Amino acid sequence: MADGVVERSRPRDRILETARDMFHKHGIKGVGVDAITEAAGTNKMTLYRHFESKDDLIIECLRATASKAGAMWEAFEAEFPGDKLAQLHAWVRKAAEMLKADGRGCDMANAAVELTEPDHPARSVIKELKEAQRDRLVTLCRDAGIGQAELLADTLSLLFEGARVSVQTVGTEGPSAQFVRMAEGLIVSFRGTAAG
Amino acid sequence: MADGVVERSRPRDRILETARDMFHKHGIKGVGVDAITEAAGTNKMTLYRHFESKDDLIIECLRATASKAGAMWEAFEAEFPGDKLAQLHAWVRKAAEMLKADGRGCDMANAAVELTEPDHPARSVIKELKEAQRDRLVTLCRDAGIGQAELLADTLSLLFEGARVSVQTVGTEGPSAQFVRMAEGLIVSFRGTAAG
DNA sequence: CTAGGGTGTTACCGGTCTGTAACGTCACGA
DNA sequence: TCGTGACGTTACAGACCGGTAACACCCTAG
Repeated sequence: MADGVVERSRPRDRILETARDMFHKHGIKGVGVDAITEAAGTNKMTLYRHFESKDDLIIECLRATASKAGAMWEAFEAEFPGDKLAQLHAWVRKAAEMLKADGRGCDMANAAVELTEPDHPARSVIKELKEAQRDRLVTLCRDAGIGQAELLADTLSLLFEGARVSVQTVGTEGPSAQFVRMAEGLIVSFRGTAAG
Repeated sequence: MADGVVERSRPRDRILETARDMFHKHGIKGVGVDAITEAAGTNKMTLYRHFESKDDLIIECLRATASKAGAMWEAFEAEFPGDKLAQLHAWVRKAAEMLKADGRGCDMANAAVELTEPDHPARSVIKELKEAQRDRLVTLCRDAGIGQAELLADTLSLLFEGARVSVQTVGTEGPSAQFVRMAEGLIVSFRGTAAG
């Protein structure tokens, strides 16, 4: 698994990818820098030559995660060019897929749970990235011709966020199993009352 | 704050309440047993005379939290005896109140995020307690005469869970601000299609 | 008065954590 | 060939962690 990352690439990239994977699986406070560097096939000194601190590494990991999520949106546009409603349904399918594929939630949400200090440097980054994702979903709903685009986007956001937490507490057979039905029902309902 | 707990009561109770408060605010891995006992006005040895380990203390805290949540349901029944629909609306109001009052999420969900080891003793307790809460909401919806009671209960659960996460990432002014409108709209919608 | 249980105090163990210092090694480019 | 910079290795500092041992204390029940 991490071996794929360990193969020849630059140490900084290996550290970043390995840290992302390990933070995701074991939590931020559950992973030490020694474990990260060892899994990345390097050592602690090299890590601290590329990152100011563990907090800095955490922030870079979150930015990388957000960047990958951004690529997902571009894939939707590439698959259904101009068809915003189809892209919205693609988002629902992708979300459901993530729920089943991986028993851990959103890296940013998980980080917010773990990093409780109000002035932790990662908190502002998390807020910024989460707000950008929300804006993107709102825009998609609006461009799909849905009347109360903000309300639908926020509802879908909370549903997905809740589902990602739910799989961590009761597993994939719990309430999150109904996510697609809930989301599709909401979209139908909002389209019905649309004033596009 | 903790001083209220520190006043004369039995050490075990003070430790439990203080630990609950500190775990809630700072996370489980963000609080050491020394800090807990000091805030509780006692010492580490007394803690380990009453609890086998920190993990055991965590589990007892989660059970205490679930117990308090259970008392909330009884308060609904006391306030609106027999009127299940009114109790459902009371649940929505209470949920919204919790969202605004406290920027941290559900203790059980947060614990599930932090305790990533699949066989951690707290994980089965979290699952058990979360499933019990879900059953309660399903029963309430069904007794309120709603047709697809499970689906509404699961949707409301995910919405609330998501909102509690959202306040931790983007604050109370984000998507969670619309929680009441979402929940009330869902109840109306499900009552419309009811086949009670 | 006395015995005992609950509690407080101090010191400690072994481990882990983030972060740094000092030094060695190796490849590559001028 | 030389030197420069990236990387690896070892050792360590200083703090914190969960958990335990040994002992002193005090209140209360008998």
